[in-house]
Amino acid sequence: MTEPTRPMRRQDIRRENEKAILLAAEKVFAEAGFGGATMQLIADLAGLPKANLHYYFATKEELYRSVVQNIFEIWLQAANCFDAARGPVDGISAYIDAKMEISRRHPDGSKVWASEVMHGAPVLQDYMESTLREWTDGRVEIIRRWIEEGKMDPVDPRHLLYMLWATTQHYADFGHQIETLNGGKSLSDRQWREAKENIKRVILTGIGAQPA
Amino acid sequence: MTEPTRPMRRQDIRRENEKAILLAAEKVFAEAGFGGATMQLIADLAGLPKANLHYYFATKEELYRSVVQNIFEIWLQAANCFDAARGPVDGISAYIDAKMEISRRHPDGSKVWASEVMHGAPVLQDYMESTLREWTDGRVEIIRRWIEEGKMDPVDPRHLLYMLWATTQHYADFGHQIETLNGGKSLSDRQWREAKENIKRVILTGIGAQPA
DNA sequence: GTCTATATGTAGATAGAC
DNA sequence: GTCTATCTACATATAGAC
Repeated sequence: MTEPTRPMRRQDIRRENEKAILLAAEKVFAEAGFGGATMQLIADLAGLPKANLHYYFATKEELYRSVVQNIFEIWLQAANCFDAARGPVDGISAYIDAKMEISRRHPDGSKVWASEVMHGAPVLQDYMESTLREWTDGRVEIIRRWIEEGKMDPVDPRHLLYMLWATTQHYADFGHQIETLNGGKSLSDRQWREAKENIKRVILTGIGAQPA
Repeated sequence: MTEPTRPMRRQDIRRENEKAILLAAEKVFAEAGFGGATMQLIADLAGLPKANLHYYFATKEELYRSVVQNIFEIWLQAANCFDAARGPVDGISAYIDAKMEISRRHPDGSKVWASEVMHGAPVLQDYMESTLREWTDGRVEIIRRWIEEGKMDPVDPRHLLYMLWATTQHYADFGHQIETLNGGKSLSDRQWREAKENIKRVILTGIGAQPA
């Protein structure tokens, strides 16, 4: 005998279904790319008839756009730790931690984002030219100030940011390669920690920002 | 009046056409992904009727496989500079130079390779488990020796390799993002040089392998 | 070895009963 | 809001004349 639960309101149904669809879509887009993904696959994974996808997201492209925007938001949020910091050691450490956490917890989203950029950002070009550019310019300014204050060596801020993005994203985007070289096993807690510490150590030492 | 040229032999025709097809395919696969690429697009870019593609490469998958293998070969060749080196400064510098040159000269190939790995290496899994693993193990051994000989700090060799791959590949795979942040212009000679020098400096300093 | 025409499958998207 | 049946377009791949 199941206790009768309060019937879901339309809003609830919509929210739950959209969430399930977005989650499934992220996985399928990550594994197959935009062109290789099919609405049928996504529907099956979400446990819904294919026609329902079109009820919630009119077109495949609209669904894809939602997935990409979601991960982009997460990506930007990782910036907060960067801003509050008083120096490169705090700021860059926290940023690497945050980005590595994203690589670990949202590997599919990271791959979709990487794929979007690799193919010329067909749907997020406007974001890149506005939000991302502003974010980047702000961080460049912060790094420049740190250099002026003698808190780190005079390293080109942009190339340093690219380095941070590259090294952290790599663990998501090339996760399969890393797993294969790890004997086919995914990285353990310990190995993730080592990866993070390694990146921090090499980069912080490399820019002359030694931990106190 | 055109001078009558010696008629091409069958072999020549085959070689030329295959080359044109592979070049076009690399570009289309890079831009659209495997699923998004169409034989029609590749044929148009190669300047051949679509049916001819199937004459040279029976299936889309076979054509794709050839493209991926090509770039993988180039990728592996960059390893040579690494081996001959007497220490981390020489070896890692040369490797970064070689990989950055690949990112610059073969951005499409790099993207195809990245895409292949991101999607779980459906066609190159066997290579990754044999050739790539052996290559990696060999390089890990070299780095370990350098550490023992006191030529660099005790950094985890695997994570160091990932860092080298990530930072150099990034300039190809995320080239569009970098261009957008560069005001929509592709990097100049000078900027490429700066990028290379920056990576070398941060990493070599970071692992305690200072140039003499 | 080349190329037009076409066979065959499957994708995205929709109609319309429930 | 759900789901079956179906439309339409286009992709891969091939047949067969040249």
